[in-house]
Amino acid sequence: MPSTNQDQRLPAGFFTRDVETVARGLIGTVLLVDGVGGMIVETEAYDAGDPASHCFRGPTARNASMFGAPGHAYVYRSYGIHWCLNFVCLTASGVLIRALEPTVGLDRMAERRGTAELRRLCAGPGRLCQALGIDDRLDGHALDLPPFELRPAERIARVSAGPRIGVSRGVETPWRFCLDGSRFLSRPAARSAGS
DNA sequence: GAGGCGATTGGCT
DNA sequence: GCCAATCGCCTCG
Repeated sequence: MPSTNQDQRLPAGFFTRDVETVARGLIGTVLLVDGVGGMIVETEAYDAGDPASHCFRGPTARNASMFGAPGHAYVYRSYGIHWCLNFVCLTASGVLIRALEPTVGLDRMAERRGTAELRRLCAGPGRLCQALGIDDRLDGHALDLPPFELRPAERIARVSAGPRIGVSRGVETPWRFCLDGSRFLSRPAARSAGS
């Protein structure tokens, strides 16, 4: 029988590599929360010593999860309104999940988002958290335990790199990664950078 | 303690 | 394209 990624998991140690490698490697991975979600098509890397990172100025109550073990979630409130999901990697580095291609539980996501417009269900860090029902209850939660479920990419993804969105410092660092040609990005990809 | 600014989004000019 | 919403954290006094 041909195998699918239906019951596979990310390899142990996936999150204990440099954060840029993890951010790029997450493109094509399937993320589900309580069985609802889709394929990751856009990520950004942030590391310690990175002026754009919440960790740049050291630990606070908000970013405590980022200083914990790799392979856990860091969920923070953005602009006092939205939630944003990160995957914690080594030494206070992490990957912001910016967009999914919705594949599983479309009805549930549409209900939470208040729209059925597929293209915008999960196109943006705040939107995907709303669609998947993610809030601070999942801050610090292990990514290999329910309600999280992560499945490896089925194919090698073509990925482009470009500057991160919405940052005022570290603006040159090309640590935003997008699935080439995806219609589900939060914004168009930077012009043909990376591979 | 006060004022300003976000790893954003949706609605309106 | 511009702007408000809304709150935790930073800077400055």
